[in-house]
Amino acid sequence: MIKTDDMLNKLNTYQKDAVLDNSPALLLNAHVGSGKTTVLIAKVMYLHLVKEIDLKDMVVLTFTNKAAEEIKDRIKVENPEIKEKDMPYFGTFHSVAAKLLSQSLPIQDIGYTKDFTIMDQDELIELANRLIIEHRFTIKFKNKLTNRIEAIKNGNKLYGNMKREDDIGSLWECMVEEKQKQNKMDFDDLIVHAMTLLKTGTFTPKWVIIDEFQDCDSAQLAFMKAMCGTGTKLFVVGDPNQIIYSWRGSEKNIVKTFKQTYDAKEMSLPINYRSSSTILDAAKQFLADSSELEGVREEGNKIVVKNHYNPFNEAQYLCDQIKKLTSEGTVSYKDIAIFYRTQRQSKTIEDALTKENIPVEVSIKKSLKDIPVLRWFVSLLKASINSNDKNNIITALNDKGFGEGLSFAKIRGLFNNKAEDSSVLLAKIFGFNTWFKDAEVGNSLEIYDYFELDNYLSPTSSTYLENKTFILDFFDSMAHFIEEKNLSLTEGMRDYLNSSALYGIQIVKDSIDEENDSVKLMTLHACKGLEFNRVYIVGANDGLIPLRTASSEVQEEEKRLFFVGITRAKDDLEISYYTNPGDYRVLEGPSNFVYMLPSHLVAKEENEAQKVDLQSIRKEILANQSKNTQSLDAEPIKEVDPEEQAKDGKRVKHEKYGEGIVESEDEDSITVIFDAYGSKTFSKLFTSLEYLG
DNA sequence: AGCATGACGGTTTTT
DNA sequence: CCGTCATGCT
Repeated sequence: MIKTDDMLNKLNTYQKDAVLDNSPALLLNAHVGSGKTTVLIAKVMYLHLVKEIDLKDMVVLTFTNKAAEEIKDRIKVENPEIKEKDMPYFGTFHSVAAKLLSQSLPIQDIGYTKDFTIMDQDELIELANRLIIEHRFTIKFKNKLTNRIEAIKNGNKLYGNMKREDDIGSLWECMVEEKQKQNKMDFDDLIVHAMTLLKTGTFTPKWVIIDEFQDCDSAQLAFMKAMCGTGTKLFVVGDPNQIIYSWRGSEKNIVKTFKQTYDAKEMSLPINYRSSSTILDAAKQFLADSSELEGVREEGNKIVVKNHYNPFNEAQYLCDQIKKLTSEGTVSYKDIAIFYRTQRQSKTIEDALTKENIPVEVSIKKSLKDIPVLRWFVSLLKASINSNDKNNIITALNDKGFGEGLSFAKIRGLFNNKAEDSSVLLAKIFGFNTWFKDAEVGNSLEIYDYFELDNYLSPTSSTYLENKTFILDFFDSMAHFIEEKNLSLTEGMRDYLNSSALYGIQIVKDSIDEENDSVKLMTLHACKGLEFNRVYIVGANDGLIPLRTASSEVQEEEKRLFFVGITRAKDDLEISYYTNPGDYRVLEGPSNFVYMLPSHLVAKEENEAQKVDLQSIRKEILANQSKNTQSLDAEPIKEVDPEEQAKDGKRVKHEKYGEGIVESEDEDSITVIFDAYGSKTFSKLFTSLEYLG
């Protein structure tokens, strides 16, 4: 018990109260940086050690594999006697649903067998396209098929400006039927089917614990409800201020619904240990209700707000800044993170940092379809272990780059057993299970030989070695997986193929390693859950932060997204915007969000060198070198009519631009025509103008 | 068939 | 703001 006491003593009173609480349903509002994961783990350990609840009677649900792994790893560190197999129901919603379906639920009742396989988004679309051809369905907006299938799941047959229905309804019916026939489930099916079967009450854990509860959708809530028996207790943790995925379908009023349905007790973790009070106070401006959030840290440095001419200039500035900071020895690369709103903004920054030899990691999601050979090979394996999987059989045979590259007509002939059509590869697919059982395969490399893969990877092609390496790495990764889970090769391979749909194949490195000493680049969405000493948020222009969106509800979400970004910073935060974004969707100058930062927390740094567009100068020099063309004229100085000067505006003086008159002025900005320079617009927040009598 | 018009999505991403 | 698509008119 000493261990538990030690653990509890490290907690503050709010955290301890949440751990010790024994209500049937508890909703914990875990504010940003308040030690949410620590409390969740302490709760599990407390229930396990003090309340003597078996870990197998706990279901711990997360949204991402990363979060699930972190929880399990930290529990294993807390108590090294606990092994992976002791926590069978700790995982993502989807992986726990999949496990229940394949192990404990009466899956035959819904026309599946327990060795079903999981299909990812790409496979689902592939199936749809195939059925459209086969049944000659008419589908409008076919280039937006993914969106349309997403819509039909919610019963929406119309899309865009359609007035009349097409065959999308029949297509969907066909797909549902086909999925069952092929013994395959998509990600949504896992939750829905598990929920349906859980209602029979075959599985009722003592505790259900949910992380990031604010991101739950109604299907996930129903899944949770379905596994609740009479004695089941609920502990859900979330932060309503960090709802940034509602566009993905998370239920808006999920917290309210939960409170009402279960008459839940509500508690809070209000204390933020992460950020300086300056950063936290600034972040609070973006919350609808910040009354509970409390900081404990010192004031710290002011937030720097800077302007740059365009993204290219900004990238150069970031390079200089990072080099300066790291050369002093007090800051290392891994302390620094750069956040942006859209993926397409990453390229400019990544290129600039790479050119200056600054180590950098960019968080970009890669999937199987980025590596054609694996896409083909996984189809081949899936078809081989599940001979009902007609779809993957077709994919494996039809692929243009690998395999036999058969036409649809020929494949149709094969299925109809036409004598003149034959395929060695199809024979291998159908023969796989028998061979696999009889051959007592000890090494996954034997699979390579069985398929005589060398024949299908075109050994003469320039990418042959690369492709072969991908497949060998795949086998390596699979062998590692099977060994870790202590499974037989037959069982292990099916599990691996299913989990690769769930986890993304391990050898496709899709996440960044926080421990590596490199500067981290990511979107504001991807930064959730992380923290850095020094954070740069770039592109705080209207059209990016916030993104230009119609409804005010979405605007609120943009604020929360900015809040999430700001609160990642522990000590230093710098926010920048472009004066010449060079993108029609992005307005010049700081966005509203920049004006929302209280001026006493901000150190404005107006960058005067911003008049120079580095990128065009560089282009110009290059052009001159090669073609010796004439350089562009400088921007012409706007002439000022002396008549107007007398009538209009006040006369002002700027420390750099000299004297001029105010041309126009609104809430946010002021435009001055300077005698020597011409017209220039300033943001009021950052400009000091001296008014002359 | 061919053209004009109007409407809408775009962006974020996990399993 | 611009490209794409459905739709309706000639």
